Amino acid sequence: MKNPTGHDIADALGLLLRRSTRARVYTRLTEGLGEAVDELTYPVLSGLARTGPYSAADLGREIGLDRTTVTRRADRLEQAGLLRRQPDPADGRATLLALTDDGRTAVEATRQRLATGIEESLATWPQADAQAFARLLRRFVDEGPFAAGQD
Amino acid sequence: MKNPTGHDIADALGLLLRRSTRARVYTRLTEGLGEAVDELTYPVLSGLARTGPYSAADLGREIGLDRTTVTRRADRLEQAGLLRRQPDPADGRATLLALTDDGRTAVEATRQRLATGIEESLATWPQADAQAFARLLRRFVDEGPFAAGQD
DNA sequence: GGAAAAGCGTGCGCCGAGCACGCTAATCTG
DNA sequence: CAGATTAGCGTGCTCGGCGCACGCTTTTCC
Repeated sequence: MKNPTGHDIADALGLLLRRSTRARVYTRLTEGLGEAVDELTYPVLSGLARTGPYSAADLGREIGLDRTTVTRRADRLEQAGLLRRQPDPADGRATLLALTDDGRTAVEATRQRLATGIEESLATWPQADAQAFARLLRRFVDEGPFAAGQD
Repeated sequence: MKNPTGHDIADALGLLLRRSTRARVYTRLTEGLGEAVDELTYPVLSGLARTGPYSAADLGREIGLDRTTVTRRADRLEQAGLLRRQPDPADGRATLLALTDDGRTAVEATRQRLATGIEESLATWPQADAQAFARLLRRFVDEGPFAAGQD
């Protein structure tokens, strides 16, 4: 074959994009954070960590979900104490969703777990390979065919 | 920070794992293949392409879905002519799901689209970088924290 | 040869998602 | 500045996918 590189990468990416892969990773990363945090609610937490206090409608646009879906996921997170609703001081109609300290901790723990898992699997790699991989993956994701994301 | 590599990779992978990324990729790759092929039914097609003719129960185990879910997705694909049911000659109870020629074509087209998209985005890369990326990504996926997949 | 097990499709209940509604508050307009 | 329009919110409702449980047929086991 003339250029097998594309197919090689496609195979690997195909695996990463699988539903079961996603489910497995989410399950592992959110384990023990309370049953309110799962594959469905985590994107709301994570989104808020990126944006800061945000309205349900804006957050929905940000992460590619319907406004009402965000509202209901936020309900669960609020009840679990990971998220707080507060009136927008600048707009009497709006309600801002904001992470609590527990919420921030949960997001941070999840991210740390992922990073740790990656580092562990890279531990046996030559350092040059690991650094090259990080650099190339970053570039690929930024400019590649999947760029510009939500959720 | 001592070892930022893990976090760098984590950020990039986080993006790839997002629901919206997955949805966008699937939509683009299965566009025009008929409305029977979507994010839900494609894994069945793709799984069958890997396994060859297979029972619903076995395929379900393979791709991490309930047997009945496979059956119903197969119904749609069968109606669209991408899949065929045939009695298992070795077992009178079993029904084998098998791709038709159209089904094989659809899977092949999808894979080709993904590979092409990747190659296009790599076109501007130094060839050595592209090859290194393919090699490192493959290794990472095989031995990394996400290894062993279904779906 | 009879009982247990394995395969299949389908009815049923559950849950998540989006639409539509009613309400309140802000913004626009004449 | 008052009325109308727009924007934001939560919730009732419907639709669709999923898994469990059932009934049936065929195979396997003792």
